[in-house]
Amino acid sequence: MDLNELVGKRITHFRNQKKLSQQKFANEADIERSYLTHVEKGRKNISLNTLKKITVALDVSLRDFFDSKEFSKP
Amino acid sequence: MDLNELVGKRITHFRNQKKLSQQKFANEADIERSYLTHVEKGRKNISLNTLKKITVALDVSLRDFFDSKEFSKP
DNA sequence: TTTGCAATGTGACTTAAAAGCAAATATGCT
DNA sequence: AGCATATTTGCTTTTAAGTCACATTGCAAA
Repeated sequence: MDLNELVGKRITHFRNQKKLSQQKFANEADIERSYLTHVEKGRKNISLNTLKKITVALDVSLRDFFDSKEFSKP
Repeated sequence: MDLNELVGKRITHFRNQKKLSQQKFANEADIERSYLTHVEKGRKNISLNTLKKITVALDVSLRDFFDSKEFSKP
């Protein structure tokens, strides 16, 4: 699985935990809803600043965001 | 401190641990040497794929890369 | 079941910025 | 001094970021 997809799935996971729609969450993260869809689907190779905006809106640190086995060494 | 700077310092830290020059490391990571300087100095907002290339060359996972207090919640 | 609506997904496109490149300058070290 | 390493600048190419119109899915009430 591609890194962009893994990151997308991770974002979706945290967003669902917060029970937020893409629309509401996109507003909070100050990004376009359709852009968020692309990101969650792994179609975009996002920058660190964009990921940061997203993790802030998710209320999760970068450390916690990547603290999962799919981001650790094989 | 800006996120790009934190990431840059973190890269420098791991590169120094491996005792590699920017030149040698840039070759291994398949990125430009001068671009690496910008990144380490925090002047670039790198994409996830670029960060991934760097962490692979550093032989460290994304999980471990961000597993440090400067990337956790205040 | 189908109707209505909200949520999500897609493709095409522009524009802002990352990535790449080269050449000159600076720093550090023995 | 001389050499290696690092930094900076300016420019080009590539790609992320952002936007939009439309398509699809999912689900609940009629």
